[in-house]
Amino acid sequence: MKKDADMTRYTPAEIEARWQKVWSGNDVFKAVRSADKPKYYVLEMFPYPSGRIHMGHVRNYTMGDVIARYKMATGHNVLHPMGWDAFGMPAENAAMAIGGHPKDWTYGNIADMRDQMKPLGLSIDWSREFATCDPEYYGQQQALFLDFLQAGLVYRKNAVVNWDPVDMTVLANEQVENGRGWRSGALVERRELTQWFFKISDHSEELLDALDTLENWPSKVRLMQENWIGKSRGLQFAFESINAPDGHEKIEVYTTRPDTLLGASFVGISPDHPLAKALERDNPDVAAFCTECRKGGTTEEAIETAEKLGYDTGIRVRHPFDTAHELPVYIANFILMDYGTGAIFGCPAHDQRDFEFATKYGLPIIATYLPSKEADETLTEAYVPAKTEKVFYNRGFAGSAHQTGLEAIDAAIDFCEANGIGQGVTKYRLRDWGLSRQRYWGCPIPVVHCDACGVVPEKKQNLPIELPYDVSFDVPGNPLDRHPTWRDCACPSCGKPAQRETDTMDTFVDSSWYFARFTAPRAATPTNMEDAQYWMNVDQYIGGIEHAILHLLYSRFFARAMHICGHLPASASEPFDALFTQGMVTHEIYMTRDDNDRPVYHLPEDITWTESGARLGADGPLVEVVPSAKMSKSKKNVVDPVNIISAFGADTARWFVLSDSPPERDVEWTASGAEAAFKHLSRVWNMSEKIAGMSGAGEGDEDLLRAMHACIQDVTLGVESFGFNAAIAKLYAFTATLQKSKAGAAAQREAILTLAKLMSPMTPHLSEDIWARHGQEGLITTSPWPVADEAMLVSDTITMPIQVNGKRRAEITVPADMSNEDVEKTALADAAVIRTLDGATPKKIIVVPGRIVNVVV
RNA sequence: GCCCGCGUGGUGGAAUGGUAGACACAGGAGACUUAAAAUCUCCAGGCAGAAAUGCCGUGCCGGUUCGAGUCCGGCCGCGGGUACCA
Repeated sequence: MKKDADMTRYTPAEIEARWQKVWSGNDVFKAVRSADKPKYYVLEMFPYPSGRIHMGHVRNYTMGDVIARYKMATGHNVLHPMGWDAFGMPAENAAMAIGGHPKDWTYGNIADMRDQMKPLGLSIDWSREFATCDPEYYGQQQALFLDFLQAGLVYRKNAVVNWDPVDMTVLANEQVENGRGWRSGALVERRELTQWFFKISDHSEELLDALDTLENWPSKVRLMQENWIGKSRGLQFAFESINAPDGHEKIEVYTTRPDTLLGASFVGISPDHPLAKALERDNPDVAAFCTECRKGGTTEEAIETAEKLGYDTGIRVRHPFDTAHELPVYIANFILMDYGTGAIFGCPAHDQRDFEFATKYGLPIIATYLPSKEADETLTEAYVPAKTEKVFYNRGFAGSAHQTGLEAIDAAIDFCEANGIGQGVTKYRLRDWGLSRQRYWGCPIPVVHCDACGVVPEKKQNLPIELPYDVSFDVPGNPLDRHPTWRDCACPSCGKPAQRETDTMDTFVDSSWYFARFTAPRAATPTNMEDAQYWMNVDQYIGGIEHAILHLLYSRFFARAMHICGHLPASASEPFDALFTQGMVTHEIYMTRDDNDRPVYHLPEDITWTESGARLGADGPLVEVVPSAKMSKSKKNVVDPVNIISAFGADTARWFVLSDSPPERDVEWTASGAEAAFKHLSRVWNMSEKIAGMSGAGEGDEDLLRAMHACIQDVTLGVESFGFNAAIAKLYAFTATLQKSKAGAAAQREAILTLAKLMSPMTPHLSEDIWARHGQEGLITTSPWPVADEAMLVSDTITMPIQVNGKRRAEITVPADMSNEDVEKTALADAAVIRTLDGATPKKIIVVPGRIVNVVV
């Protein structure tokens, strides 16, 4: 005979497939404009189609799904779309490494990832799906580019790139390892190319000021953006040179510390400064030095951490305060041409970098301020106090002798302006956004180069300018450059033979407006104003903290630029009302080395832990274990969630990924615990079956319902504050309470249905099934969220800990409305308190109503 | 280098300035079972103690406070970003 338990087991595979079919059959998640309900737009940062989803994706999309489903239950018209950030380098790398075509590779990956994602049961409106490599999308992006060009938001200028002199190609920063090209191994050089730029710097002030309005963004992200934009007030002035070549009689410098002018001991110019370039032409020594400076990659990190190199040009300049005081002019490798004027004065006493430079080249170190009047002027390192700290100016020239750096800077600017030595100016660290990429797999920049007309925008009716399919990756470089026919075209202006721009756009462009496109993904223009008006802004944006600066800043700029060109309403200038930055899912990295000592990475599933360490396979070679880092395909430290889903179901994966760690924190992936989550969901399902068969009255109905209302309250607050792990802990606790309860059938039934509803954002399939098996009407997905009854949340008595001198010594239970005086008396009458006091008289008694009592002796 | 975070038991973590360790994993003991699995019950920060209880304890050092994991200052370690990885 078959046992009942066998017939009514929790079978997620069957349950999940069934309910997903019901949802999609009823178009439950299709977003349609409606005036009946408030709209709510939930968006998770869309994925790069690497081919496999990993636990970071599951975490990201599950969080968004919880919000989307919760908002649906609280009466909102929800838009929850999904797409693919599909252009980028890995597709070309794959084509080079394993053959094939970036397009086929990418669309194949998208199909695979969609297949892996759909079983998660996400509440996504798949009818809005698109990939940024769809010509329909990037054609609209080209239209935006043309509008931006017309509006003066785009221009061309020279900029430096990483140049591999062996492969003769431009390298991405990621392709430079220890200053060498990743394929050729050649020392990388910095080389100038003419490139397209967005004028984001024109919007520096606005992008900075508007940060204050982003109340629902994490303050750390706002702070990072503020520092990135880097507004500073300083002094710009010129040193007069004594013996510089013609045309370089004055050297303009910018400083944020004009108060240290009397501590100047040298002038430094960038190797890319016009003066350096002029000297380079005539002097082979200078040329050799500048060539040396241009070695290495373009990253700020590489430049800042490189050994400080200087070259004394022999040129001398006069100090603006004292024409007899001459300073040497050095070319220095750590000075950026992009910031300020590309020239500085060095004050070694108050800048560690200048200090090291001065020590190396035997330049004077002159303190201009000290901690106090008595302090020693001889410094062993740069003295760099906070600008808000009061110091003693031993070489001050403006303001009082005792003042803060900020006061001194203002006084120095005033003094200099009054004496005709330069002007106070505001500058920003933020540079214009270079969007040109010398690569195939990106959105073509829709312009044509004509010998007669110069740079000519493509006509909008010719869009999209589609990428040619017939390209090869057998030689390094951009295949568009050597394509036989694609490059040749007719000038849109004069019709004569001309050439297409072969640079494509930075993939950050693709991701800077996709959120707007989701509001009308099939529109024949970049957006549709009515849809944009209705759905924008994104009410809740969710994604990784690694995008805190670039992606979010570029998107904020794009929303403004799109408004200027009439593609978004002014109200969407800040496109993301609320931002949540989740932590990353990390994992150890397993590495061996090839014959050339280059790293080779291995998947966690290929590693076996033995007594002697981690090995590749059961008895393969030992592998190096590199500490945890963000899961990334290139490092192969990715864990495949598909195994967990097929073993335990999507609800288990969703429940587990939310339950174990706070969403904003990084989490080191471990597979243990997924099974426990499955057991818990089975327990809930079994309990539901048991309750479905119950009848009659019982004991403790009120206690059960009080616990239920407390749970409603806690889970609601938890979901609204992204405290998913804490909300789940409350659900565990309430499940235990319900399991032990002896309450009657009606109360238990109310409790299990409420539990199912509270769990439904996390475990939608299980909840749907419980709902149906209890004969409820309709879908739990579209049913309303429960509301906690205030009257059921208050209790008659409270338990208060009693501290003596801040240490917990006792606990008393008192009526909730007891006066402070009576609480004090009760506390002092407690046996443990009397024992601890040991006859001492309390000096002070602090009663925090409802919380704690502290007796101070 | 610079900017921004984070650091709590064996593990993941909880804690509006108010009982540190909720909830869970791994572990231990027990019940049920011929046995195992499954399920259920209980224990569990460290040290001392039979226990009651006491002392110590949130990376380290110092400060503010009646009271600090939480706020402030200084270190150490780890992570993210650093403008061409996405």
